[in-house]
This record gives sequence, C-alpha cells and structure tokens, in this order.
Amino acid sequence: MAPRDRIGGRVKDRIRQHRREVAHMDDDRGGAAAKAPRKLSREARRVQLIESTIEVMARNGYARTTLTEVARQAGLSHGLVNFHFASKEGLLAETLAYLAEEYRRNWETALARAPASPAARLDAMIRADFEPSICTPTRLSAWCSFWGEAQARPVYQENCGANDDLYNSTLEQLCREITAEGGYPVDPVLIGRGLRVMLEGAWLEMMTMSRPYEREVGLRAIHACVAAFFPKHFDADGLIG
Amino acid sequence: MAPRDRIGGRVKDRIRQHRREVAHMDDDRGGAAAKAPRKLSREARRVQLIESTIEVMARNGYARTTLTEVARQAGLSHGLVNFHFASKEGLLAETLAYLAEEYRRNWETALARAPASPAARLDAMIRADFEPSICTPTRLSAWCSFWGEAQARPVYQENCGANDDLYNSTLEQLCREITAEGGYPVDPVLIGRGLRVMLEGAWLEMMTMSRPYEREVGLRAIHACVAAFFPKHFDADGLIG
Amino acid sequence: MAPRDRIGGRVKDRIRQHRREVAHMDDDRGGAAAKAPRKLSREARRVQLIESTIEVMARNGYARTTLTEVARQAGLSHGLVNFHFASKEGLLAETLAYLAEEYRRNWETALARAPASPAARLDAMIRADFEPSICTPTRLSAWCSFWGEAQARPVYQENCGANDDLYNSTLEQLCREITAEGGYPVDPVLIGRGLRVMLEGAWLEMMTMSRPYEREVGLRAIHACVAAFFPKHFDADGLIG
Amino acid sequence: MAPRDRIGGRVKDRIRQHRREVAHMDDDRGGAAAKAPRKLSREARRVQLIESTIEVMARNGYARTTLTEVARQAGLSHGLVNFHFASKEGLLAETLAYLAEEYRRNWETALARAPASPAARLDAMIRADFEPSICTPTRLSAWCSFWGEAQARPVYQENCGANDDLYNSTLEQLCREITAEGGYPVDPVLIGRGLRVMLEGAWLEMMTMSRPYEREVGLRAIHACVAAFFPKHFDADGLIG
DNA sequence: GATGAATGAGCCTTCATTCAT
DNA sequence: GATGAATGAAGGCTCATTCAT
Repeated sequence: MAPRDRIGGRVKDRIRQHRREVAHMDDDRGGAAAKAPRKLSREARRVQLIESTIEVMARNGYARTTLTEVARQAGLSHGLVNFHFASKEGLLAETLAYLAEEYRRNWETALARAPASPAARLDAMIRADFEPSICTPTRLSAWCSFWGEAQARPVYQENCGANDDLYNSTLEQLCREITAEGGYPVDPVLIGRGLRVMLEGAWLEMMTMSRPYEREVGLRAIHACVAAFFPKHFDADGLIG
Repeated sequence: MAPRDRIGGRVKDRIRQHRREVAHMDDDRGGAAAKAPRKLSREARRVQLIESTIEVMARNGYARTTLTEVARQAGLSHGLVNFHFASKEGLLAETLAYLAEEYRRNWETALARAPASPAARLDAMIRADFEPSICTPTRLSAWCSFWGEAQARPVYQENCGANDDLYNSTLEQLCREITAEGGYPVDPVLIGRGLRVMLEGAWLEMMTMSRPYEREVGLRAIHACVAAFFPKHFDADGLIG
Repeated sequence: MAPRDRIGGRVKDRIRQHRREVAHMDDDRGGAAAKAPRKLSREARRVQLIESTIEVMARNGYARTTLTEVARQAGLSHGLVNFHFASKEGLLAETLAYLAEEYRRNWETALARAPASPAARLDAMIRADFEPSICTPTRLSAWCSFWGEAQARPVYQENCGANDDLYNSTLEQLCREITAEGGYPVDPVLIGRGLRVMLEGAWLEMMTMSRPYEREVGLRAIHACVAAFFPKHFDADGLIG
Repeated sequence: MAPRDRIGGRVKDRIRQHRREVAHMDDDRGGAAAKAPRKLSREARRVQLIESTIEVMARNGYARTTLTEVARQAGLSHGLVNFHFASKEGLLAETLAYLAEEYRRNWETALARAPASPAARLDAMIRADFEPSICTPTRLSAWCSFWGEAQARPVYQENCGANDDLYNSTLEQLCREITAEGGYPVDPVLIGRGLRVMLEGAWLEMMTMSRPYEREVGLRAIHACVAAFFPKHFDADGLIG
C-alpha cells in the first residue's frame, strides 16, 4: 500500500522530460525514427521508449507488444530496449507507472486549479477524466490492455493501487461535502462509488465501441447522472452557475 | 509452408495404454480432468473445451491462454483443440460467441419473466447483470480479457455487436417508457447510455479490485443511480412496490 | 518470401477446410466420394485408395500427401486408410508398385502387339511411353514426385529397379538388332541409353513446363532423334513403311 | 494466431557460455559447423545457410528438409534461419534462385569462352551441363527435389522460367545456325528441343540410378545424338577438329 | 468392416534475451 | 552508448497412428 515514491518520483521527471523533449511532433509512426537524435540523455531515451510502448500496446494489444515493435516505433535498435529496461517486464511495469503518474497529476492539477466549492471541485475531477491530453484513443487503449490482462493485475495493484485509493477517497469526500451542503437524502459513499464506476465504464465504452466514442457524449452522460444526484448543484450541462 | 512428411514411429505401443491408466490424478487443478470420459459427443467436447478456455483466460489472461494450457485444464491433449476448432483463433471466437449467447439469453429470460411494467422490466435487466450464473469472477475476468485485448476487438464486434445493439435499444426503450410514465424532465437516451456505462463499469470494477467486489455492492450503486433518475419508480433498494 | 500476418487470411481458409471436413458431403472434387458404395471388395478398396493417392500426390506433391486428403479424395473415412495399408509408408510403397506394374504392362502389351521387325518393336516401345492411359498429367506428376523425393529412392529401387533393368535391356537389344540390320556405324548401347534418357527427359519436361506439354510434340522430338540414328528405318514421323 | 507473451527466464546464465566453449566438435557432418565464426556478415551467412539447405535437401529430400536440420548442417541455431530468410518458404525460394543463378552463369561463361563457330558454341553449352562444379550428386539431387515437388512448381517458374527460356532460345538459335551451315535436312527447333530434353533426362538419370551415373557416360550419349544430327560437325567424341 | 474422436511427436514461427563488435 | 547477429524456449499447427464404438 506504500505509494512507492521512488518509482513515482522517477516517473514524474520522465513526464516533464517528455514534454520538454517533444520537439519531434505528430506523425503516427515513423517520423520519430527519422528525427531521433543520435544521443539522448538516459532519461529522454527511457521516455521515448515508454511512449512507443504505449503506442504499440494500443495498436497491437498486450499480447503482441514485442520489444522489436517498440524499438521500431521509437526508431531505435532492437537491443537498446533491454539496455535501458533490463527486461520486458521492467518496460511494461514502468510504462504502467508512467501512465498512472500522468493520470494522477492530471486530476490533482485540475483540483488545484478549481474553485474552492465542493461541487466545483467534483466537476473539475469529472472533467479531468475527459481532458484531451489524457483521454486519447491511444491512452485509453493502453489502459484497457493493462486492465484486461490478468497477468498485469499484480503490477497494476503495485503501481496504481495507492493512486486509486487516493482518487476514490477524494471523490467520496467531495460527495460527502456536497451531500451535506445540499441536504440530499442519499448515501454519499454509494454515490461516490457510482460515479467512479461510471467514469471507468465510460473509458471502457470509448474503447470498445466500433466508432470512437465522443468525449463530449461520455461527459454528458456523467453530468446527467450527477445532476440527478445533486440537482441543486448540477444540471445536464454540468456545474450550475 | 509445411513440407512435413512423417512416416511415423510404431514403437511404444503398450506403454501408452499403461500410462493413461496410471496417470489419472496428475492434474492439480480441475476436477474436469478426472471426469472426462474417453470419448464424448462432438458438442459436449466443444463445450468442455470452451469452458476450459474461459477458465484459463480468467486465470492467465489473454496473452497466456495457450492451447496446451486449455487442453491441460480440460484433461485432454492439445491436438484435440485443433481437431474441434480448427485453430486457436476459432476456439477464441467460439468462446466469445458462447459467452455472448449466454449473456443474451440471461437478460432475455429475465425480461420474459418480469412483470409487464417498464420499471419492473428495467429492474429485471439490471438485476440480470448481477445474477450469480453470469456474474462469476471467472466469467468477468474472461470478458475483460476480450475487452482489453486490441487484437480481439474485431472478433468482439463480429460476435457481440448485434447483441449489444439489441441490449442497448431495449434498455433505451424502457427508459423512454418510464420517462414518459413518470413525466421526468430528462433525456431517456442519455439515461440509457448512463446506465449501460455504469453496468459495464461495475463489471470492470469487480475485476480490477484487489478484493473481489461484492455483487450486492455493485447492484446497490446502480440502484442508487436509477433511483435518482426515476424517483417515483425506484428507491435505493430497487423497484418500489 | 511472405512476411506473413499471422492473424490474417489463411485462418479463414483453415476454418473452411475444417467445416468441409465436418460437413461431409459438399465435396467439390470427386464424384468418387458420392458414388463410393458402402462395401467393396478388399482389392477394389485398395485400388480406390491408391488411385486417390496418385491424384493427391500429383496435386499436392509428395510432402503434402496426407492420409486425410487421400481419404477425402476417395470419399472414405480417415481411419480406413490405415486399416487397408497399415501405414502411410505402406500406402506409398504400394502406390509406386502399382504405377510400376501399370507401366510395365503397358509397354509389354505394346511389344506383344507389335509386328516382329525390330524397328516396329522399337517404335511400339517408344509410342507406349506416350499412350494416353499412361501419359496423363496426373500420372506424370506422381512419377516425378517419386523421382524427386530422396527418401523415396530406396523404395523406388525396390519396386522399379527390376522393371527398369528389363526395360533397358529390351531397348538395348532392339537397338542392337536394328543396328546390325541397317549396318549403322554406331554403338547400339550408347543409342539405347540415349533413347531412354530422352524418354525420361520428355516425361520430366511435360511436367515442368508451365503449359502442359503436348504428347505429340514430345513424341516428334524422339522420332527425330531415332530417325537420325536409324535413317533407313525411321523418319521424322516414325517408322518408315 | 499467437498471443504469446514470454517474460523470459533469466536463469542459466553462465552455463551457456561454458557449453558453447566446450561443445565444439559434436557435429559429425559438416566442416562448416566447426569453422563457423561467431558472427558473420549478412551475405556470408545467407550463402552458408543456402549451401546447407542444398546439402540437406539432397540428402533428405524436399519433404524432410526441416529448418532444424538445415541449421544443424550449418552448425547454427534454427532461429537464425528465420532471422535471415523470414520463413522457410523464403529460404527455399532463395535456394532455388541461387541454384538457378549458378547454373545460368555456368553456361553463359562457357559460351563466352567458346570459339565463335556455332558448333563449338553448342558443344560448349552441352559440356557446361556436365561440368564438375555444377554436376555434383548434391546439386543434381537438389534440382530433382525442386522438379519433383508439386508445391515447388510455382516457385520454380518464378525463379527459373526466364532463365530456361533464355537457355532454350540460345540452344535453338545455335541449332538453326549449324543446320544452315551444314545444309542438314532437319527441323532445328525439333532438334533443339530434343537436345534439351536429353540433357534434362541425363541429369535425372544421374540421380535415379542406384550407382552414381558417370558424368562421362552421360556426355557420350548426348554426343552420340548430336553426331547423328550433325555428322559434319560432331562425332561420337564431340566436336570435330 | 467402417467411423471419427483422441493422442502426441515434430514442424515452423515468434520473440525475449544475450553478446560481440 | 548503440547495433544487430545469434540463441533457444515456447507456442500454434499438422498429421500419422491408435482405438472405442
């Protein structure tokens, strides 16, 4: 249950590094290959490989995420992956940690920027889940791969368990505050759980659908639900006021 | 390409018979192995192998669902799998079709048995998702494996797309009727979507959690949501009346 | 040469193949399948299976001549092949023996029917090789399979060595008689060998060519050669007179 | 379908190094095995593997030419074959192309070195077929394997069709020139075909015979035939003059 | 006699990992 | 640091053979 600060810290650095180093842009596959500089800092290479892993995992699924493919996606040589991550298991674990950290920072940042009122904060958390930087088809697909793969579950617990607990208790606390504020005759724990389940389901749904699920549509469904729970604070378009 | 040509050994003749007679209980997992008779009807074997596949997929994940493991789970030889399903892909496709059919029959039966009122019918559909025969850890895990694995997605669409459409439109129609009946000022389509998303999320949550999620808890969260949507028809314990 | 997408194509074919195996009666190839009577004499069944083997070997090659395919070609069940031939090796050996016997009888019959003169008898032997009953694409292809497959060579020697020796010495003897008769200043042994080589080469050529080699064309080339050897007895159209 | 996911063993680390150091001479067949350096250039390895393939195919036949056996012959691991040729089919195709190229270069070189007269050039082409570098038992057997195996036929056409056409038209043209020169009353096309068929038959015969056919004997038979066709240019020993 | 389910050895292929350069 | 050749374990598939019915 320990939050694993050592790994977490490293990952945090990596994400920053990535943002900085992302001078090479768009293009779905091979542009990275052409532009990748000969020598990059250790950390930058690791981030590059992790991002490639996410890409490959989204495209091919967990089972067919091979080191060769990851290396090709990054425009690097085959052997380099093991050089940086020691093993495939290590690469996958760090990829998951990277995603988890990214996710946590996203909603924490959203919370930090939100107004002080509980309803506004809850709205911020909900909207955070649909933010374009997090809620891309690639990211969603990679997440689903980790969820679906039974053998990834222990790794998931290790990397995401603490984050999830924090997320859940934050969500629950907000529901409690709103319930108290509005005098709603409902169980805030149950509502918190319901919201969380709905958010997860929306992510899953966005993946499973044959046509890519629109983020807006998912968000509207959630808002409709929150509005039913907390009619004084929310309506179908989200936070009132 | 397979220019094989085996003009095979005729040795070790009686050894085998003996071995088979002796090696009965070497399987540490399934009772299935011990019970399997020498020969079975085509259909019985197929079902047996499909159930073994579900079991293995739940335990090992999609990526490590190997024919050898499936065969071992069933207490049969791996060659038999290809004999009955032509290929691994065939086995997985039929497994998914089997699960999809089972799921569809479950909620259709529930609907058929429910009272005529829209609210009662909706309640029946919701409860169907949590029925013990469907909602076992093994089943849930297998479903998640199919959802999560990118390469399974086309197969999923082929086998479950129509079923899902039917399910969704049924759910939506019930929401429409209830909304009309109760004069609720909400968009029934949005509510239908929200319910579906929530049900899926609950299934996913039951899998992802470290401790097995209680079916009752999941059901209560859904009911809380429906009660918020349709307060004249539902309360936190489900259908009123 | 074919990098191969493993999930792609192919599997579908396999499944179809499988279905066909299952569904029994949609055989597109052999009327044989449909017409096969339930019970046949031992010998008739054996011939039926041998003919099917020739057919399959011509179509698929030695390496892909499987018992399953042979049985399907014959419209019989899989297990029956082993019942009649004990092993695949036995089936192949008997098939070769069958072909060898057929070949020998063909030229012996031709010889028996030919006029007494050596030149007429040689012509009969040559023409025998191109007789429609022997010189079919299927037959030729099966022969080539046996020639080409190194592992079949001992079996070939066993079944065909004596026949070949008889054939060669007969051919040689005729060449000797014609040479003497015509007073040709050539080595009859060399000519006999040359003729035999040419006949074999013609058979091979008829197989290898992309377009099926016309029997007539092959025969004309041989006749041109014999005419060069024995100008008093043969011309480009064969035997003079 | 291959949803493999190996997150591989890290055990037995130093054992291997030792083994490799010790197990040098366990191969009883090829000198190749002992000489093979750890790493070789791409092209050198490819040629080594192709030569091994020819060896194995000659010894075992097409049907029993397995990657494992080819690798063993080369003293390498079987995985390397797919690394260099992508698939078994690729290996076989490149082997055939290699043989075809070797053959073509052999007769083209012989032609280039021959005197300018058509008869001398024809003689050069004929003798080229019996040159020791080309006409070895191993080479012959490998060629026969490709000829005999029905499934190799499309590959053969692709790799050898153009070469064969060139060879045939060259042979034909020479026959035409010699015929004109000598005023022979024969059809040169027919004679060209006859020669080609005879050359092929000789190669086949050298394989099929129980005792290895002497190259000289084959050549003499061909020469006897050419002498009969073109008595002013050839006698039983070949080119006159 | 005949059928077809069942077995298992052997094959091709993939891919994580190692290591010489 | 970086590359890519090389290894070998593991997986899917084929098919000769066996055998209960």
